[in-house]
Amino acid sequence: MITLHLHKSDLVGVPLGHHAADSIRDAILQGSLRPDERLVESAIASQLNLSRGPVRDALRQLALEGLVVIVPRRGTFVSRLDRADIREISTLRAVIEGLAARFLAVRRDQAAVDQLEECLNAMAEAGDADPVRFATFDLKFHETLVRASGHRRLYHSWANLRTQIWMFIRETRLGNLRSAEGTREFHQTIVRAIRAGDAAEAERAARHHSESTGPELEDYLTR
Amino acid sequence: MITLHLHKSDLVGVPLGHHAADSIRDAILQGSLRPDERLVESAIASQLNLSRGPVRDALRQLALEGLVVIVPRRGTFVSRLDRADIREISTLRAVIEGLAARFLAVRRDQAAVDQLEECLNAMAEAGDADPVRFATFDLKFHETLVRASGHRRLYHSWANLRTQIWMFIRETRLGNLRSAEGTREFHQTIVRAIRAGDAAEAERAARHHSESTGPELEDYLTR
DNA sequence: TTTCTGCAAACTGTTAACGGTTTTCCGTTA
DNA sequence: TAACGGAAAACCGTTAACAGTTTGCAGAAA
Repeated sequence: MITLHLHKSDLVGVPLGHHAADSIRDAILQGSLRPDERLVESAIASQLNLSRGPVRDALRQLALEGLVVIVPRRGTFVSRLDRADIREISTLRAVIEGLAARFLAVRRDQAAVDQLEECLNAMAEAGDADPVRFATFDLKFHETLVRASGHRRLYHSWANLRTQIWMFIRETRLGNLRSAEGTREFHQTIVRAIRAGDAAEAERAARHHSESTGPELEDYLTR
Repeated sequence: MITLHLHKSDLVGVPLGHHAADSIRDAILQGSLRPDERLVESAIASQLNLSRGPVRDALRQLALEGLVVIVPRRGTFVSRLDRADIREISTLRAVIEGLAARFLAVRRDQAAVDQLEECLNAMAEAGDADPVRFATFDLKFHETLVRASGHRRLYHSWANLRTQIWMFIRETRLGNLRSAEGTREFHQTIVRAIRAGDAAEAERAARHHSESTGPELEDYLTR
């Protein structure tokens, strides 16, 4: 039994289901909801002081993000990732980010490139000393990349993987599976290609980078 | 004002929302619901003889598929595709099917290859004489490709694009934007690479094929 | 005529209750 | 002791009603 927290910015025009999804997502990320654990709609509804309707919406959204699995007429359960899942997420993510890098290289959007470099700087500052900050800007780099591609459907697809990507990045850093400096160099290669307008190289570099995180994690996360 | 039809196989264990989604999807495909038209939950609910709950589920699903757009507190509207949308769909579809072809080439799943060739045969039979049958097996070819890749998330992503892909394939055929024989040859190139286990070539061929449909359609559909 | 203002109708977001299926638990039997 | 069966509780899918916001329209003002 755990306590879910309703986020601060309530009573705005945002559907209640969004807050519910945020709360449950945080609980899964934080680890207070464990894999295979059952999520009962009515229990969550009463913990969050709302009715089952918005909670159902939230669970649908989290299922879309891959954090939970809904079994019709049975219930909703927190996902458990096996090696195949990690492989799927990293390969899917890789082609999405690869295509995004290609689009961005073609667009020559200077403001976006600046943002990417801000992320690189923040990552350099954080280094190995502040892994969480490093990971935060690592994720922000990738989000900026896909968002600035101007490809809305691509961004939506990526956004649905975001939380699982975050888990990957976080664990890679906390588990010291790869040096911070090496990670940053990968990102720099991508930015260089984008700045040069080299679409093929941008795609290759982004895809290779994202895909390479998979094998590193397979042993670590499924341990 | 149009009439929506509840599909035959009712009163089974399938959520009502699925039937509602099927009915609305058909109406959009058939053209009785036009782009920008507003979809009112209560109106659909009474036409389908059910309550707003399942209808809301259905609209969420159709929004995921890109057939409608939900504006919070405003309502749900049938999507209107512009050139950017067509470009987005064909490029996204292309990297998905490309990765699927790569996975399938590696798996060497003979049963799947057989299914692909059955589709090719059916397409050859239909030729230019039966465009709808040709398009049906064209779609089935691509669905089989992605499904047999064994990459579940890839298939889910593809499935969410399915209806729009179907629209593309159907219009390409009905508008005679490309010869049936040429289309079949494209598919054969993909199958050859998969049978040879040439992952790189399978990916290249599948991606190129899917992406090439975009520019052909841009003029036609947004006319 | 055109623009503004306020009211009424309509619609979405949310809630609470119902019905039927699934799960759990306990007593019985082998 | 272990396996089975059935009743009771729990829970999901669905429905109907409520509340607040948005939209559309009618009449007033310019």
